[in-house]
Amino acid sequence: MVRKPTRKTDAVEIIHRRHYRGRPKRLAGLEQARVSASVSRRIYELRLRAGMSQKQLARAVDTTPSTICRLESDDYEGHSLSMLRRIATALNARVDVRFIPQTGRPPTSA
Amino acid sequence: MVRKPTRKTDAVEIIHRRHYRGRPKRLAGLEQARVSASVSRRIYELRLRAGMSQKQLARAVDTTPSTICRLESDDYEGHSLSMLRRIATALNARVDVRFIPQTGRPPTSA
DNA sequence: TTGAGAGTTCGCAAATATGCGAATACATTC
DNA sequence: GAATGTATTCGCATATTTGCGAACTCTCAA
Repeated sequence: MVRKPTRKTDAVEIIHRRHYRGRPKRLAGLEQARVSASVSRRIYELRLRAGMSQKQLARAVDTTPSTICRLESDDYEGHSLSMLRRIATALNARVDVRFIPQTGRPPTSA
Repeated sequence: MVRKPTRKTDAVEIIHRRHYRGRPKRLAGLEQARVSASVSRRIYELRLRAGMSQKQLARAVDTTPSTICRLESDDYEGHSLSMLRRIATALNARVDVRFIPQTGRPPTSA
């Protein structure tokens, strides 16, 4: 995921300070990356929101840090729904998958 | 997917008539199954909405009808995002995956 | 400098999804 | 009944993801 910034809501801020305080390199890519959220990025954001390290999430999901890292890699496209569900469960969330028509009705608000 | 009903929008109606006209068994489970949409069901609905048979979709996705059938099976949980993307593309849509917090903010409207 | 924590990348074994044909069932039409 | 179109299930080969450790970078703190 090449370090990600936040600057979103206050909650995110707080958690971020917990892991990024005084770590310039990590605050680098900040502003960008809010657009076109890939699944990888969403996993990353969900994890940070929970204030967990890859290692912690790995334990919660019953896998290893390297696997979590792979799943958060921006160029990784091989996600399975079962893994997404495992992650969601560990982070007290649920996975929602939907097909959005390319043309026609406007995209879902939020 | 054990046959599914529709009775939703007019567009769906039209397409359904195309495949279900005079086929009682298929109109059986109708009313139900609108709730708790599984990924399998969403694939099924998307396909019907496009007015395609499993065979047709299989061709469009470059696979076989049996595979499509498996993906639409209600008890199938092994979906991959790559396959969902292939299906979405074939049906002129895109896949959106999101993690929804179990507690906290209300669910996304539509 | 040394040590610890977080993240990344590599390689390979193991688990799982896909690819695909064949056989089966059901409904419609002839 | 026979033929056609659609959907389902089974089995197996192939492809892909996950599981996992090792080695490496970078940052912060003694």
